[in-house]
Amino acid sequence: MTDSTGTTAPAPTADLDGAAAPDRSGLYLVDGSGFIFRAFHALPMMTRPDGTPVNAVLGFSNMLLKLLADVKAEAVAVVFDSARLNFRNEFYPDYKAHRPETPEELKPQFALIREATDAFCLPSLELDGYEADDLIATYARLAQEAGRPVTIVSSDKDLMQLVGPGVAMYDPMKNKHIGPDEVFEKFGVQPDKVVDVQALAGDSVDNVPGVPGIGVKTAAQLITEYGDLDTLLANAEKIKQPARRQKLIEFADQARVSRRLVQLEANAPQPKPLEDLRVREPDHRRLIDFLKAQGFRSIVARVEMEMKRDGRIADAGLPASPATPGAVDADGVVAPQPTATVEKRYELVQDLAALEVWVRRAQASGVIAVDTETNSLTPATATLVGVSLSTAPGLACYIPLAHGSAAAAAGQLDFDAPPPPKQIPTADLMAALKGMLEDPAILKVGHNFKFDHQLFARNGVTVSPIDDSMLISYALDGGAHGHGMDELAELHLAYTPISFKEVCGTGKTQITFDQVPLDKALDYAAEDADITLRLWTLLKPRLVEARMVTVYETLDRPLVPIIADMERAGVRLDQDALKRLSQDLAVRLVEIEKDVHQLAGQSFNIGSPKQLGEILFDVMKLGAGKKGKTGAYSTDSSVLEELAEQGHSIAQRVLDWRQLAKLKSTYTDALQEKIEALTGRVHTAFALAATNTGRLSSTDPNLQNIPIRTEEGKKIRRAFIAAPGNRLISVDYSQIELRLVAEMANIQALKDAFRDGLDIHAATAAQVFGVPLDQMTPDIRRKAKAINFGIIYGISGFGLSRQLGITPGEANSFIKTYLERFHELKVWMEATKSFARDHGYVETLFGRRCYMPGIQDKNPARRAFAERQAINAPIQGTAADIMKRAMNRVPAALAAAGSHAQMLLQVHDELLFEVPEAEAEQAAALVRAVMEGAASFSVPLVAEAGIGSNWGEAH
DNA sequence: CGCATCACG
DNA sequence: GACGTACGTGATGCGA
Repeated sequence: MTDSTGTTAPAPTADLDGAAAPDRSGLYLVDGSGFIFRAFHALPMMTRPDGTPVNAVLGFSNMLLKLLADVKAEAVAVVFDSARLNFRNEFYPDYKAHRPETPEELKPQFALIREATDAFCLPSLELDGYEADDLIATYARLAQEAGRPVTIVSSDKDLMQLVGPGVAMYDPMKNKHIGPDEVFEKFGVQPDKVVDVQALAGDSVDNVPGVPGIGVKTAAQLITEYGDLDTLLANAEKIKQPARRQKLIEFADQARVSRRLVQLEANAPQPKPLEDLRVREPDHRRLIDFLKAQGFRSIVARVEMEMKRDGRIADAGLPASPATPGAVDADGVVAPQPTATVEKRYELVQDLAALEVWVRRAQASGVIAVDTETNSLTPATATLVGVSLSTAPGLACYIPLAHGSAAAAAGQLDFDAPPPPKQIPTADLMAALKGMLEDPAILKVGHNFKFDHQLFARNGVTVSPIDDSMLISYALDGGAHGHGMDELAELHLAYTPISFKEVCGTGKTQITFDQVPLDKALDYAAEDADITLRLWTLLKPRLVEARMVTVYETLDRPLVPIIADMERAGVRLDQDALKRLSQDLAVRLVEIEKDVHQLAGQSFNIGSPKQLGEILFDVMKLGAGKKGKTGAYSTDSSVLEELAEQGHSIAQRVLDWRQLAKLKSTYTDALQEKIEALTGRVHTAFALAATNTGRLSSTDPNLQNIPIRTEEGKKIRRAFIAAPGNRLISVDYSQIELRLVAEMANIQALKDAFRDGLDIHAATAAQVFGVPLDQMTPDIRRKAKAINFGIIYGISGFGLSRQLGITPGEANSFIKTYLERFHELKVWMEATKSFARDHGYVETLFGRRCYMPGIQDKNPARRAFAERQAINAPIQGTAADIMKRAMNRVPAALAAAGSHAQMLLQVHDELLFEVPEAEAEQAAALVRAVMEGAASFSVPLVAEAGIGSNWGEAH
């Protein structure tokens, strides 16, 4: 490895990349003092449970661990300064005089760092009256003379003068080798002239005076020209520039003193012979004990993992090392980066003084991850239990607000319970954070921020501006995978976060977050904020690369506060009406059940498809019965309807029972349970990143599937009512998806029909079946309507035949005629499928991508399915985009008009509002206008509004 | 916890 | 000509 001729620069003295065989002959000289200060200033203050500050100890330990993992050396020495004063002060008392006093928090860490060095079984060097740099110079010379390569581990530029044949430097902070080229880059001269340059340029940090007016650039130029400092000073009169000449003459002595200051002493006494620096086998037990005593949990984990890898602990189940970190593979998926390599620094914040640090960090960096913990999943009514923040990877805090107060909150006195921990009152926290959370210059990042936004809004804080890592992922990878934090952490960070179950348990023994002990709550909650920030850091830049910035910025992100307001508002239900409906349904279900059992000749559970199938097809022998893949008879409504048509009265009775049972269990019973005591209303959760097409979905309860198609169902819809003095307004897009088919496929005849405001299904029927509009029959129109829907779904002859109850042959001929009349459609469908095959995704008109993993599947059935998805997704997705555009504009438009209307629900093509009675007409007109203007196409968008005291009436 | 069923768009 | 079908959701009850 070394260059025996000494005429060219040496190769790095050890193999730091693991590419070649490790060089065991080398000496590593670690600049311990340099690292203490760097670690101390780079890491936030942290303390052991006993209050001892340990941030520098942690940074130092991490550095040693990394070094030992990276290099295999025969000899290592960690070199320290011994005292503040050294021989340089004897001839220049002001040397390093401007250094500030050692911070109080650092003082106790010096001893711990020496302990750490011992725990790592590494030899250390220090000598009174000499700086670490002098010892490094001395031992580097010794090793060099012994023909052994030296690597100086430091980022201190003052050591660069030592670089030369057999001596290299390595900066572990930047993971950078420093050879003659790097030195030249820094000082403009070869390493052996570095002291001359420094002598001229001086160093304000070390209070080395140099020559005033001369910096590194000029110094390098002069030294290059004259060869060295002495020659330069001897020839100072010859310098052309008068000012420079005069300074050099005047400050010649000062330059010579400066050189003595920066020149390292390579002949210092040796506290230990070179042989004593040999690396010893580390004592892992001792090391782990030391690290545990400092509370460095994640380093302990790393050391234990290293031990396993080295075979010191038997364990076959080690994780495989991930692919190149951060590399982007062909699918644009970023290879996981192991999170274990980042030290976690999680802090519990229990007073406002500790909080201030975090606000300052947010102000400094301009971005902070925010997460809230609550005692329930309904943010409209949940109690805020704590807030976590993260300002840098691995750096997070948790601020408990309502822990250990469950009994107190319930008004119970429990003298056995421990007293609640010290916590900031929620109102005080909000007051302290409000400025930061509303600061337009500080970006607040959350994962599913809609939830947190609601909690802050309920506490009088409107968080803005925001980013949402979940929505960024959704814009980037919608359809490719889910976007929950745990899933994304696994995928992008190769990390499994602490699960909620682990912290709160599950089922009957589940506890709420306010009952979680603070240490566990800290681990869990701080980690959530930490991971959120890491995901954001990783995903946000990808928006630009994927050209998905506009989708995210104009469609999804602005929706967060708007949906949060809708959820928070909730919707009023007529609980008495629901109760009466439930009772009515219960009575009728019993009657029907009696009938069915009588017709079957025995008692059985009608709600069990298995038992029902056996009764119908085995016991009663009503036809053959179709069995599904599970081997059970199918008893779904299409089967029962067929049986009913054949005159089997039991089938119709079962259909009736099914319908009523569904309405009772899913709606009249369940909705009552969902009325929140605090608000007297029902608060659904709209999922913003759940569907493959860009639609929203609604859960807990789902208010996007409230019955409307049957008379019984409409009764349930009428139980959705306006508050006293208010009205409900329902505004829905008319035929939006079919309009988009006409627009996107550019179907002239269909576009004309829409522009003329025709009954679109009748117009289609006229075109396809050649029936003049004045001779249209309901049946022909019904067939055309079914085909129109079929188009949107990615039509198939089989599907259409089943829908219309005709043969697949007939259905195919309908489709053929349709595609002839609207020939542009066929072209568009083929182009869309081809695009999907080429790209693996399809796009909406607004650029949202919907990934279709199955489009290349070898199985023709699965591929055909993906092709239908590829047809449907741009249509459904564009409609969803348009609705989002409308929703983003409506609240501001209402506010600007002075309206008090509140948006409550979205049902894909419909928006529901609650509005003071007197404003209803005006609001309805305004919403219609905004919806119709949400996009501008050659096909008009049409929205229709209804007003009523309940949802049934308004629709 | 997966399946079948059915409510909506 | 395969292969099993309309697209997108969520909640419920059953039964292993």
